[in-house]
Amino acid sequence: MTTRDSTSPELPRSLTLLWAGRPQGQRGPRPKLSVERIAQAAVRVADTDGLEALSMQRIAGELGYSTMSLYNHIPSKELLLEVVADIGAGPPPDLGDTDDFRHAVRRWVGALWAGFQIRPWMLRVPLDHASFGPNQLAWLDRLLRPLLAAGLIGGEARVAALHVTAVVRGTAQISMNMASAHKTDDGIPRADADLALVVAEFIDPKDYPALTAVHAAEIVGEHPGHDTEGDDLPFELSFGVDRFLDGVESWVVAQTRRAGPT
Amino acid sequence: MTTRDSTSPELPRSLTLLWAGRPQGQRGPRPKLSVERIAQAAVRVADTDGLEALSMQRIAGELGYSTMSLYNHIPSKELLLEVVADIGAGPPPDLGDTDDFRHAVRRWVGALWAGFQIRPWMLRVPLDHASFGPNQLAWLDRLLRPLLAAGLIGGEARVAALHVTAVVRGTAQISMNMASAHKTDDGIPRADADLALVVAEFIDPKDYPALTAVHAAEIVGEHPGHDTEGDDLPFELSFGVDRFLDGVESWVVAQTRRAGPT
DNA sequence: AGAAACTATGTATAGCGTACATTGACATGT
DNA sequence: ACATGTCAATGTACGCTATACATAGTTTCT
Repeated sequence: MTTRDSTSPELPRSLTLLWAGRPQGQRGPRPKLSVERIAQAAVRVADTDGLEALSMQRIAGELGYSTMSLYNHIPSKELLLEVVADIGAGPPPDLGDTDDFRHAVRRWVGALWAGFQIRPWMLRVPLDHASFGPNQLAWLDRLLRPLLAAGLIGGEARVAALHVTAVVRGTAQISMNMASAHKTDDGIPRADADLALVVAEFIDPKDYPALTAVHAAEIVGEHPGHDTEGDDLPFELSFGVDRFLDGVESWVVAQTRRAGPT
Repeated sequence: MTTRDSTSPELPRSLTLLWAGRPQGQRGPRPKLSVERIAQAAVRVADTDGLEALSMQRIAGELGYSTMSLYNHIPSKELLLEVVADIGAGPPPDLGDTDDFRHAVRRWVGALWAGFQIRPWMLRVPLDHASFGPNQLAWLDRLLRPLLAAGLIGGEARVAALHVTAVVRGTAQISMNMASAHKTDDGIPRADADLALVVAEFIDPKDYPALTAVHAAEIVGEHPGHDTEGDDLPFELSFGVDRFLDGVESWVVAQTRRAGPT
């Protein structure tokens, strides 16, 4: 069964690519190429030259094969990208078994954040059809553990995990593209230079009162070093995550109190 | 000054497109096309056929012009997309002047969420170089207002707003692509069908204990109707946002107590 | 009137994903 | 050992993309 003609029995869509190993053992010559090798090459390309440089021809060239050979192992680039996203995610961090769920979640957040720092292109891989590869699910599992340990029940843990994941993804997407801090180190240490420029140049305080207020306050100084916990999260992430964890903590307390102590 | 040759004085990059009106008043014939008209046509195309159908030729065709005419008004598709993102965002909702900052934030979240529901392609517009158009900043301003009113000081309000925005974006990106709920209404009302299928089919409970636990708990039933507040946010969003707002509230209390009451 | 300036167009190029037909090497059943 | 036929790999071709460049046409200033 080649990948080419497998329109599949409708259900597993792409997932076979991620989970099921190749059916194997048929008659023809053994394939020297594999989905994994292709995806790894793709990751290598994206790492060095970005996602926009990730073309089928480039991958094939990297591996020393012709472009169309790739299509013997994957049905389309779109599906390949799902595999690439999983390979690119890599294995989740080991958070240990501490009973400090806050610390565990913060470490998880820090690891994911660092991952996006190293592989910014992961933020641009279009995630369609819910690509859930082994690695992605492993990350999710590792996050669920401390959340369950904290006292959240099934559904709450799920949406809390979704929330945390969304925060990191969203924050990375938004705040990485600001900055352009790599060239402007003149003034304003953490506030992104572009937005500050826009505000200073074009904004009418009448139209954007809160925005101007915030930026005015921030130019004055006021960069308090409240790194609320000992980790390495940037303030952008840290503040929100900590407030959320505060909220989770008091929620759990309120719920267990309502249900009566065990 | 045509847009074609304006490599620009380095600083305003694209922002001129969004903020500065056309220099206007020169010698040639008045342009009948405009950035706005182009962007509006682009939005129309994306609304009907999605972002992948948004090509320059399609836009030009929609407007009855030749493809290359567009390049008299915008320097590249990439820059156009920044304008499109701002036009597509539309004006922010009016949250009124209630002193209930939680309600205001939740309404803002609901509006943005609804926006992403209507225009899913907005989630895929690559946001590079910090595109801050008038609408985007207006949204930000509207969100900052209740946050400031709640008692957050400058920098905190900024990162809190970033957090909330990131949550909505991230949650929408992740949770919209799951589901495929449009076809499977057999069993499992809210848990996405695909992930459940994967878990049931491929997952070894030894490798993903927390995940299996959560999903097992969710199949049993246990869909409590705790819509914590009276809005129309889905549970996925609602829970996380509410915990965050809880955390913000107690943070503000703790801070003002430390500083002494006014 | 003349000229400068600017919009709109037409043509052409390099690159993309991939459908399709073909080739040739290999593992298998006899 | 051999023939069978399956399948990996290739080459060619098509329609699509963004956009560089040269041209034509129109309007307003000097």
